[in-house]
Amino acid sequence: MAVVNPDQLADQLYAIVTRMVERRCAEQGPAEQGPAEQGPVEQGAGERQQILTRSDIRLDRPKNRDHGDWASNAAMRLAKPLGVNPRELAEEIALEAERLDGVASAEVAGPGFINFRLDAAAAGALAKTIVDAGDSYGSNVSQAGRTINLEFVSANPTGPLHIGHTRWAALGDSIARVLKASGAQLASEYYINDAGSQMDKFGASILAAAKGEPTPEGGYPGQYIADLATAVLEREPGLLSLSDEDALARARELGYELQLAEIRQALKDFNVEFDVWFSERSLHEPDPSTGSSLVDDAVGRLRAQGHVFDEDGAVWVRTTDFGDDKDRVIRRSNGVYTYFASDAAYYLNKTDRGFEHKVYLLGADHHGYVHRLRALAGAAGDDPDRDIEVLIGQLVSINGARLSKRAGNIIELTDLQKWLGTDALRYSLSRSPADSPLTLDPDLLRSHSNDNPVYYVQYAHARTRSVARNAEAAGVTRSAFAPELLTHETESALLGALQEFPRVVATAAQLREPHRVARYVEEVAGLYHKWYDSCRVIPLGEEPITDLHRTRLWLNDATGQVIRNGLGLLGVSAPDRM
RNA sequence: GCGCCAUUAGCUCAACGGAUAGAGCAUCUGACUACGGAUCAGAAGGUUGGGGGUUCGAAUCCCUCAUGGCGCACCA
Repeated sequence: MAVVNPDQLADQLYAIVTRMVERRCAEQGPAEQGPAEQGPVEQGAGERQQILTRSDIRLDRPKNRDHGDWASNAAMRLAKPLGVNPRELAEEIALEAERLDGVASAEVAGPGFINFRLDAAAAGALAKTIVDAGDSYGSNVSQAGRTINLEFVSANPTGPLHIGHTRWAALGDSIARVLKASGAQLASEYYINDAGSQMDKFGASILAAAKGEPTPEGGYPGQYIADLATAVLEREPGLLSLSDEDALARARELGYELQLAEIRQALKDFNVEFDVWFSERSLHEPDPSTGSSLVDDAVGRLRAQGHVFDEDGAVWVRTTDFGDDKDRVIRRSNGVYTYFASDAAYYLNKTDRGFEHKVYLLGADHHGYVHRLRALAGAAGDDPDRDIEVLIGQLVSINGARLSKRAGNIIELTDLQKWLGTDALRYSLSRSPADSPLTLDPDLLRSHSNDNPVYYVQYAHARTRSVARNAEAAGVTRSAFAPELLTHETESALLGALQEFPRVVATAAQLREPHRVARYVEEVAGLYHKWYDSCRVIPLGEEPITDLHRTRLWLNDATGQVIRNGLGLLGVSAPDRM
């Protein structure tokens, strides 16, 4: 069977290396016995095989095409434990690897890299594989068996989503997509902070606006409050004739309803879908049969684990046991639970619903909360290093100025969408890792220009569709497939990149870095444009249609499929025409 | 004061410890009577914030300093 992908090649390479290690150990066995007694290089028969495991054999696609289709650093990794020259070892491995079916060449370069080239037929077979796999190409099983709860955005329903939330929305949604594509059993959740004093301030702000009074102390400023007040009055014309208490409650509840609906719509328009919308209030509602709420239960469970103590009339969690700076109050001396209590209950609830792994995506302005969340996992008896993961996203700035909801200079998600369009906005926000600060250029945002690489990628996709349309009209079909004809350097480069896609998705899922997908589709788009420039799918003039044209159509369609699948993971559309 | 994150080309950003640090934009030079020129070919642009260390190999890991962002509640 021919070697056609890196995993198969790595398998073969591992077999070769294993044989080689055994042979060397057998040859040098007697000599090794002596020094082995003295030093840490001591290696028993069992340990010998541990010098290198299958997972150590990784094939990388070299940045420089001159270095072949795939490169292995196995010889360099192996040289030291074996005590041999890396280049010699590489030569030895290369000699055997070159005989593998599908491998055109294996050359040693630099300090001991082994550079492989696949023969055209083996490499080209991929085009058909991709077309046959269709939308599922790129899916993998690297996260199979994992149950993951991914919580993100979770903005208070007391105002519109701003640019910061927009970044978490784009990132979180794409992380969810790559994890699902990698086989994880995942639920994405939005935690609605609909309990607590912020909601009261929100209601008071709306009520004040409805009365034409100024924003109360500590309340929410902004035009949107006035707009909400107008909408609330429409729904409840008699609001102002209610008692103060009733009016406040009514303003709060109607405002909440309207604001949450707006948030949900904005996210939906942004192609961000949540599997679960979880209300904080539900954690406080007492169970009719027992009379205790999930929060009550949670505090009890933490206490049972031995990490809860009482002091100054309040109830505390000893989070310092888990790396926090100070212990945290979970129930105040006045008997009211803190926000931390809700979080504890929510965390335990996620576990109870079957999620082993809890992932939080928080803004940098909440990073002080990380220790507390991890402590929560520890106090609940979970492993803070395994069961909980907090991803911190750095804030987005525009024009050097940070945007704060409190300061009132809100840039809303919906405004951004109008300026840039969903595709360009999602793409710009998904192109960088979460922990790197991002600055958006307002002129660029407003210009609708082609500067955004998303257009480059989308254009490449549209071009694959255009070529397919023209091919059909010209009578070029996929009726034949002769991959050995795909010998042009741009074809082997393009095929090499297309081969990478499943690994890119798996890596993006594993590292929670969907920007890798964005960078990847840009690369594919670039390689496609180069290929298009030098290889024709449709014959010129009177030239006859050959199997080369037909086979190139497969490659064209495979490329379109990969770009489409990649953009799909980013929540960006892949238009047929632009 | 303590902690988290960052610092890479003029700008916005890449680079799971690997080879000559890469893209886009901006600048300069070229390519269409051919499948969409929203493209392609090429040039120029760097002491990866400074200084130590680890190793076959460091933008990447460790220490330290500088600068910037963020955070350190019986708020949410």
